[in-house]
Amino acid sequence: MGAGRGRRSALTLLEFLSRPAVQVAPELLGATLRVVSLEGAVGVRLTEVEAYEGIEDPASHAGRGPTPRSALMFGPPGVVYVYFSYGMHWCANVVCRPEGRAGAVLLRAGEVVEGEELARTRRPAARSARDLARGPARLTSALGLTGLDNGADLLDPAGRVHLRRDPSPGAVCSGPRVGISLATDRPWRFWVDGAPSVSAFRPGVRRARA
DNA sequence: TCGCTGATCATCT
DNA sequence: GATGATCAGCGAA
Repeated sequence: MGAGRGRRSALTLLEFLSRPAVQVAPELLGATLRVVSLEGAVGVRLTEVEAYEGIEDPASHAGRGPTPRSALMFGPPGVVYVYFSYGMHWCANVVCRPEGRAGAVLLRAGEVVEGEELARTRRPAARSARDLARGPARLTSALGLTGLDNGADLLDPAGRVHLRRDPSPGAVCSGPRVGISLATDRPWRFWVDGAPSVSAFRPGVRRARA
C-alpha cells in the first residue's frame, strides 16, 4: 500500500469486500480474477460488473430473504457464489458485506490476461479474443468455474481462486443492469469506458407465454 | 451488425 | 408450473 494510491489500496481485501456491493462493484473493475486448476491457470481482468444487494433489491437472488440457493449471499464476504442459469450456464459473483447482510457483485465481462490458450479450449465458440469472456456465462466458462466452486474462498491463499485489485482501472461508467425485469431503474451496472469486452446492453424481457 | 429463437433445468411460488 | 443476473446460431439487412 504505497502513499497516494487512494483508499482502495489501503483497505485489506476483507475490509474492501465487507462494504455494500454498490460500493465494491465499481472498484472491482480492473481487478484480475485468477483461477488455478490441474489444466493450468486462467486470469481475467474485469471490465464489467453488476451490484446485487439483499432484501432491499428485488432483482437480487437475495431479494426475498435467504433461500437454499441465496444463503451464500448472506454469509461472510470474499466467497465466490456460482449459480446455474437458464438451465445451461454458470455465472459467478463475489459475495460482499459482513455476515448476515446479503450482497454480491456479478462478474459480467473481462479480458483474458493469462492462459488464453486454455480459455480458448473452454470457449470453442468464441470468434475472437474479446469474445472469450464477454458476458457472465462466457466469463465463468473461460475461467473454468462451475457449481463445484460455489463457496470458494478468495481470502484463502491456498485456494484455487484469487483476486488481485488494480487501483487504476480507467474511466468507469454506470447504467441499468442487464437482463432483469425488476428494479431496472437502479444504475448498478458498472463498466470500464471503451473496453471492447463489455457486453451489449439488453433490457430484461419477460418471455411471452406459449 | 442486428434481431429473433430454441435450448434446457434449478429454483421458487 | 412458470420463470430466468444467458448464449449460440441463424437469417435478414
